[in-house]
Amino acid sequence: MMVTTRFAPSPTGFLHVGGARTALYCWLHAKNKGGKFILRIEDTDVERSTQAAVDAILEGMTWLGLIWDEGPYYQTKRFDRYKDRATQLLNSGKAYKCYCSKERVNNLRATQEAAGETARYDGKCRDIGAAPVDAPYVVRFKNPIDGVVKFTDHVRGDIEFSNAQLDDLIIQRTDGTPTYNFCVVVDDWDMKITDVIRGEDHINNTPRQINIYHALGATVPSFTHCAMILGDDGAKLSKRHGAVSVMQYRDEGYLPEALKNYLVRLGWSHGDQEIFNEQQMIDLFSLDDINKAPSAFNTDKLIWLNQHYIKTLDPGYVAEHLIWHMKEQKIDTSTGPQLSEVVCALSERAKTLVDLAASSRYFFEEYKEFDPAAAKKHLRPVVKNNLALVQQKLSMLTHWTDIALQQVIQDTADELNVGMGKIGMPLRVAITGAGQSPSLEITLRLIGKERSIARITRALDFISVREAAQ
RNA sequence: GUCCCCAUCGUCUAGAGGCCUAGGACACCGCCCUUUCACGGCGGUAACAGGGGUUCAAAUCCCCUUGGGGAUACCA
Repeated sequence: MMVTTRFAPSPTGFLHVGGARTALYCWLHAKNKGGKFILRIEDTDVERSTQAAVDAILEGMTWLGLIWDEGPYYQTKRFDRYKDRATQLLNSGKAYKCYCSKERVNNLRATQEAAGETARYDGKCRDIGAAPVDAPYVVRFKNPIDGVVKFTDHVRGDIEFSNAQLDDLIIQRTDGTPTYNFCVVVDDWDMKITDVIRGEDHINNTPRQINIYHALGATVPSFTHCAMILGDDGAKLSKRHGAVSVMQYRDEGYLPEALKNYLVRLGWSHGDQEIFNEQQMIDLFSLDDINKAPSAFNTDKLIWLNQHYIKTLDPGYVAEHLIWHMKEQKIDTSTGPQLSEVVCALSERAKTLVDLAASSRYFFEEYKEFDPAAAKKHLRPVVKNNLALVQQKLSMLTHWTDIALQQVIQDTADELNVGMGKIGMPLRVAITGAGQSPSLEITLRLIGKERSIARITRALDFISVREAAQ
């Protein structure tokens, strides 16, 4: 049988890292087994579901490269199907109409909780048989009264629930719409899901669902429950703990490869290996290696991975992602060097694409002013002649290449009989406006001859003004 | 309250009874490299929650305690 997994988010918000990791595991397991990955939108709660959330989820998954083989299916488009199945259970006596009012049920729960008992429906309508014809009702599933439900969780092993702990859950509301636990079973059966991989918060739903599978005569899939992801501080991940939406990571300058690699290692491991490209992830992934304990999200490690990918991925590819940030930072890239060249020059000193874009500014436009500290330290009257000489040599250079440029700088230092510090740093500040940049020859090459010469003139003028002021 | 799950360095983790004086990675701290900033290299600090068992031998198996988390909806 073909392994089939599904990611089934409810569209009530953006795709957060917890959901993204679950989706990633579902996707990896399907790919690893040569199976199929389905996307299903669980929007039966019409009140809370929004189209904006659906779009956000699709956008997040697409950005991460978690492409579904089938779907997205929408539960709201399958209401007839659920109704048929509910009717089937009703007719076979495995479900019943319940006429109890919300008030009665709420009061019942309050009383039970006050008495320290497990809150559960008392089964008043379970066996009343004929009932008022026109009165409003919900459909309840007739859960077995005694015995236990056992299942083997792929990461946790055997788990057992007592049926006495479970009550007759509502599978169809008063307005005729179906509820979550019922839809999941009907869908997973219809869609031939073989492996249910989802969050730990669903462990408690599993025995209820298994009972429904049995009542329906459906095949029960295998279950894998992944632990929660905690925030940086070990507390539950929430909007209070910084970036939780997948798209926010894009906004902050992370590459999808980095987030994916980070997420796959958060709760799963393959020995000591830290770096996984997509193919390795697929080949090596196994449900058996998923951890049981919850794990805390660590941004420092994500940053490390991000830098790793900025450094090692094809510069042209990184540049494609960088363009988006250049636009965000309103840097016009049409008049400067190739973006992939900029990536080559700066990749080792950028942790995020936001950093990279910001620090590439001087390749495309004039710096606003000299960095005060750098100017004070390096643009002093004593270096004026040095700068003037290097400018003169540069202006005579016909081949604007790394080797030639490096030679010019070296020659200038030799000729003046000074150390690199007396010539390199002033030149750096002159052409970039600040004290840090890639190596000089690369920086000069990318800025270009004309711009470089002009900027040295600007620095020379700056020194003159400063000199005059003293 | 009741039910369910979980527990190795600050964090992610390796570890399936002897290979553990507990390994790797991030972060942190040194040193080296270096015309800047980085990259890189080398080294260091740092953990089996506690208590009982089982066993010749336990981070690994069992029980209890403690501490986290989840579920207890006409939400998903």
